Amino acid sequence: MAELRNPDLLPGTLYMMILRTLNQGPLHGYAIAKRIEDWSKGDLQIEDGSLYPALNRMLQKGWVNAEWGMTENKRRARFYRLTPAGRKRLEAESTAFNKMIRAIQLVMRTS
Amino acid sequence: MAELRNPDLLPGTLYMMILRTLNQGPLHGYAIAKRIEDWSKGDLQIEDGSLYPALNRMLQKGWVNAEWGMTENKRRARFYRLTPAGRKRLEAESTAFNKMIRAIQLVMRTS
DNA sequence: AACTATATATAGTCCAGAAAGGTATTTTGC
DNA sequence: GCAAAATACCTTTCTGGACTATATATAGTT
Repeated sequence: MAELRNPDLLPGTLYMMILRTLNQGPLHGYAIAKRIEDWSKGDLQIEDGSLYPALNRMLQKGWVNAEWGMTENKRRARFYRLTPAGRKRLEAESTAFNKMIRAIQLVMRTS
Repeated sequence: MAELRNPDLLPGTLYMMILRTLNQGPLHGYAIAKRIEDWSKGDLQIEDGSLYPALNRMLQKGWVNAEWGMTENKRRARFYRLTPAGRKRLEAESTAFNKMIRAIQLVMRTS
């Protein structure tokens, strides 16, 4: 029997969820991951080997910007903030996602 | 402004949808694609450069088997049929998918 | 002193999906 | 009769995203 790939995430949804968490206000990377895990009641695990590269790509795309600061616990951390382009992108991605899900559910439910 | 990637599919859902269409009975590749496009009211487009490689991977994984035959239109075509393993896989994938979607929606909807 | 949690980063790997090219036959339109 | 569209398949190549593994560092706890 072939091995089951077991992705933690549905590929293509990480940007959207990161953008979503940042829509509340700036966060550092670790907190983004925690928040997604938290909000999903632990069902979604964000590997840091997925998170940080994604954040860097998002910086390059101009969806977020970043500055170093301190957490409540007095640790240095990099805080990411949505740009206007990022906010637009969040809109676009969630609209597209919802449409996609509805289409998939049509396929899966059609008898 | 960075280019928008515009995927036809949500990555990771193609196997599941193919398996779903075959759950009704054997189909050839072209018909699988047509059926998915049809059921999704045209929202999902299956590129044949995605479809045929996917079908071959599914053959290797033992989820489907295939034999050559004739369509209603008297064209030669390769008909794919779900194996028991494929049926199990369909179950597993759709359960996991539904769970994943619920988790993502929690993240996207949480205020 | 050791361990856990917090915090970031990168190098390397793997795989699915898309793009782009090709073959061949049947039906439809002019 | 001929061109075009639709039907049907296949393969090679590219790319990007997610995962693994590894590394660094500090704060707080035991």
